[in-house]
Parts: sequence; structure tokens; C-alpha cells
Amino acid sequence: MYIEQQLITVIQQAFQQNFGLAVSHTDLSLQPTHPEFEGEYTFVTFPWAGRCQQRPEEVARQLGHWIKDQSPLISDFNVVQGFLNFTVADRVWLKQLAVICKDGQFGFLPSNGQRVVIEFSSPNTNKPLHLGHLRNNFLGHAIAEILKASGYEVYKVNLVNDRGIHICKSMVAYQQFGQGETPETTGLKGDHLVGKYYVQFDQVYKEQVASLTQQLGDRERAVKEAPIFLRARQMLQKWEQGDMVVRALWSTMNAWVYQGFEATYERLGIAFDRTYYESQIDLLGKQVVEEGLLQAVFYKKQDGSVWADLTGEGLDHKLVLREDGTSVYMTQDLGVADLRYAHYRFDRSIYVVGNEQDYHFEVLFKLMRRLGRSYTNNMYHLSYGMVDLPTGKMKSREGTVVDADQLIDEMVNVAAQYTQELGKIDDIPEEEAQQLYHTLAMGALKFFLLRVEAKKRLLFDPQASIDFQGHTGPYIQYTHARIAAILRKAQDAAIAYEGDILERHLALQPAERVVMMQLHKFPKKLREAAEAYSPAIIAQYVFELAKSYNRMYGEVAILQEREPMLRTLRVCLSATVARTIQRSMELLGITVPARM
RNA sequence: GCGCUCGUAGUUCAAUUGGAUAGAACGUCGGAUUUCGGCUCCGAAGGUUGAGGGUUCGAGUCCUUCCGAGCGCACCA
Repeated sequence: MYIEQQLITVIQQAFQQNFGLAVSHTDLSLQPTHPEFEGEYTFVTFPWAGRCQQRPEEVARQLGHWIKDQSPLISDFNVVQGFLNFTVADRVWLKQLAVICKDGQFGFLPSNGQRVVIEFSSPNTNKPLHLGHLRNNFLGHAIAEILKASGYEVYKVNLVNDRGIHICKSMVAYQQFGQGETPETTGLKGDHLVGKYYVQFDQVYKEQVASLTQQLGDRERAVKEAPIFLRARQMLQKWEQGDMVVRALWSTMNAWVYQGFEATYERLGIAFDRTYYESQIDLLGKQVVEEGLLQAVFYKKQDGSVWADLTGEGLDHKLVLREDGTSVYMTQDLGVADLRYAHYRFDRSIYVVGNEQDYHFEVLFKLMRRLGRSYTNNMYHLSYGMVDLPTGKMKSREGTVVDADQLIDEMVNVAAQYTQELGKIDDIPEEEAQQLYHTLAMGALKFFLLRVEAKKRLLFDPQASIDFQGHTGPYIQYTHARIAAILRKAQDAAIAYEGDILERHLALQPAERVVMMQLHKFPKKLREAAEAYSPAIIAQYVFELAKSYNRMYGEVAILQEREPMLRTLRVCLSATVARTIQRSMELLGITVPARM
């Protein structure tokens, strides 16, 4: 039972007894007391002054007195204007610590029987993953973990965008300039090799457009008629017709890319329960469009293209099928939604997709509703902002993209350098050391990208991201490693938690009380994070927990404490902090080392 | 032009969903270890929350008008 809830129950009784008011549990809420005031929880009485027929101060005073007399929960209270501040009794904190210490699952919820499908990553198979994908992947993975911890049965799915004109661009360039290169002959990762040709296509295309524009004096025509572009279109048609040669090349190049992706996912620590390929689900969307036509949800233009009229809902007309009968983006998502429901019978379906798709999903959900899909209300677009660089926006064509693999390599180097300077792991095997550098690098990167609220755009400063001090992943990892060192020594000295600590009247230091309060907050933060689909809440929380511990570490002795009860208490507190850090970071997909 | 999102210390982010004197980190300056891991800790300086108006006991938060930024409004995905 959480302290806040207990306190609210008492306040409820206090209203009844002192003012004859029956107030519901949900109308009462507490907030943390500002540090400059005495106490831990604050109840605001301004809104109640009217119903109590008293000034806010007076209401606070009466409630405070009554609660202090009646409940062992608080040791003191004070009133500042309409703010009633409670000081929770040390014994209550100690008891709470005992509970958290014993309960290895503290804060995690038991199964609620609900299924969630979460789609993320969704790469195109024409170029390697970049920084933007990292934000997407980390978000998706973290939210999946958070929902699992909240009792959901979670399925992670990836929808690979493996068909379309952009794929053909890489293929055309490869055909023309590739000279039979393979990942093996070049030593390049498959996704990078294919990406190279995607870039090359664009260079050639630009040149052709430039010269053709001069020739024709018409840029618009040049854009549409550049030879290499025509070849790409032609190739797409052949692909649609199932041309053997084109399909073979497509399979080969896609296989290269998948191998490359697999390696990158592995480094990121990300995996999926199922992968969908757009090339395989083409038909489903078309069936949904057929169905919509029958229901008059869609209409057909004279040229044969199919549209939805959303002008009644303040939107515009939306194409759902081309005049030549081929699918567009929307067609596919209509089909995928059904397929996913058929596969999982989900209670919720989450799409982790960038905010440039906000409109697309708004339309998609409206269409699904019109089509009478009962699960529409359970679909959610988790929209996130772009990742910007200090130099401006990332543009693949201008080479300002931050490549994921390259970035990880750099971070690993920095981690190695810092770690060697610290010199705490000189005795461990090389393989383990490499593993550790990777752990630290990913910790820095993931924390950097997850600490910002998803919907906000995020500035990626390469300089700041490799910083290991301050508001960073490694700062938290370091805190964990330091506690782990203490615990190793405590074990050697046979200091362990003993249940009777809370029977003693131990006086807590303010810094210890703050740490306990932070620990106590974990379940609430997890709940908030799950409701808001927000890993940033966990990131914020775990940082504050680490900070509160580090402050305490500076103020009180732990193993050096002479009083055995206090020493035991602090070891127990340290162990609980370490475990909570570990579990919180795990929710973010970050591993914490025992040494670093 | 229309729609959506955003605007908070020099910089990057918070602000418990409408609560007290708007908080952290980085950077700057100044400190701390006879002791448990200094990738740590403590302190200082730094703000008209883009601007104006409104709602109320109380607004960074809600409404409104401007200003600025990003994204979208493709028979691309």
C-alpha cells in the first residue's frame, strides 16, 4: 500500500470528521512538497475553502491537527497559506523500505490479460539505418518493455518497406554501375552497399536533370524524363509484373540489406516477434478497398482511381487506390491493420512513426472507423519529432545523415577511452572489456535519445552525446557500478539486511529520506510512463534517483558507519537503489554494469 | 493559403496535468576526499516562460490575437 494512498484516505476521513464533508478519493490529490519547505507531501486546500466555509489556512490547520493526532503516518505538519505540508514518519519510510527491499518485483504489475501490438522501426530496404531510426527503435523497444512491466502481453512487429520506386532506384544504379559487387567482394555491410547505390542514383539523376533542363528549357519535364528515372519507373512496372530478372535482383539486394539490418539490430539490442513485408501484403489492402466501395465508404472516379471523401470531417479527398489499380501507402496500412488484428486480436495497437505522418494516421483511423472496424479506438499513433543536428536538418541526399553503425562505432571508442582513463577494469579479459564499452556506448546513446519527450523534436549534438557526465546514461551506470562495489565489500564483511531494522527507532538523515521517497515513487512513475507511452518519464526518474543517491553518498558513511544498525540499513538502501536503477534502465533497453 | 505541432536560463531539457519563490544538466566561476569508486559531491552567477489580452484564490500550463519555427496538404513510401 503506497504512502500517498494511505494519506489520502486519512485526509478523506479528516474532511468527514472535521467538516462533515463526504469527498471522494479521486477528488483528493497530493503533490511533492517543494524542497524549501518542511515535509514530503503537500495537500492544497484552496479549492476546499468554499465547501468548508473556512479560509484555506484554517482548513489546512484543522486537517493537519486531526491527522497528526489520529494517524501514525505523519510525524509532523505545517501550514503555509493554503498548503498543508506533511512530514512522513521515519518509521513509515523504514517499513516501506522493508517492503521494497523484499519485493523484487516492486512496481511491476501482474498480467492484466490484455494484448498490445507495437509496430516500430519499419525501415526502407534501400539504405542503412540512421539516427532518426535510432530514436524510433529505442522508443519502440522501451515502450514495449514499459508495457510488459505494466502487465500487458506485448508483441513487437516490424513492417519492412521492401517495394516501390525507391527500391528500384538502388537497383537501377547497381545494374548500371555495380559491376557485380557484393558485400563479400567489397567488405561492406549489405545495407551500406545498397545505400551506396541509392546515393549514386541520386547523383546521376541530378546531373541528368541539370543537363536535360538546359537542353529542353523545362525543368519539370526534365525531372520526369531523365533517362535514369525512366529506367527506375520501368523497373517498378516489371517488378509489379513479376519479371524474373528484376525479381531476382530485388531478392538478392534485399537479402544483403536484411543481413546488414540484422547486424545493426543485434548491436542495438532490438528484436521483433514478427516481421511483415509490404511486398507480401499488397492484396489485403486492395480487398479492404473493394469492401469500402461496396459500403460506399469510398468512391471511384471515372479514371478508375478510388478515393475517400473526408471533407465532411474537415479533411480533404484521399486517394486509396491508383487508376492502374496499384496500391498506395494508405492502401497498405488499411490491409495491415486488419491482418494485425487477425493475428493478435489486440486490445491496443501502437504505431511508432514520425510526426510527419500525423495526417496520414488521422486519415487512416477515420477510414478504419468508417469501415466499421471495432478496434479502431484501440489504435494509437505514437508520433515523435525529428532528430536535428546542430548543422541543421538531416538530409540523405546532402550527406548530412548520421549513420547508425558509424555512430555506434564512435561511441564505443569514446567509452573505451573514458574507461581506460578510469582504470578500474584493467584486470578483466579483453572480450569482457569490449562488451563493457558497448554497454556504455549504448547507454549513452539510448539515454540521450530517450530522455526527451517523444513528441518534441530533438537536437542531437554529437559533442554532448558522448559526454559521460551530468544528465547521461553513463552517469547512472556509474552510480550503479559504484553501489555494486560497495555491495561486494558488504558481502565480504557479511553485512546483510535484517528484518528488525524497522523495529528500532532509527533517525533518518534528510538525504536518506529523499532517496527512500525516490524509491517509493517508482510504481507511480512506471504507471505514468505506461499511460503516456513515455520512456522519458522513466529516464527522468532514474536520473533523479541516481542523483539523490549520489548526494546521500557524499553526506553519510555506509560501510564506514560504526553503528551496526545504521550500517545495515544503508547497505540495504544501497542495494535497493541499485536494483531499482537496474530495472528502470532495463525499461529503457539499457544495461547497467557491475564494474566500469 | 489551409491544417497539425512547437516556442521555458548562453545551450540541451524538466516543471507531478491549473499550485508555493519556474527546476536540472552542460558550459562559466569558486569550493570539497586522513573514510566506502572524483565518470562523484557542494556553492555562485544566469529567466519579463516569444509578445499582448482574457478566464480565477492562483496560468509556463486553459481561451484568444499576433510573431517565429518545424511538419503536412503527392496517382512517393
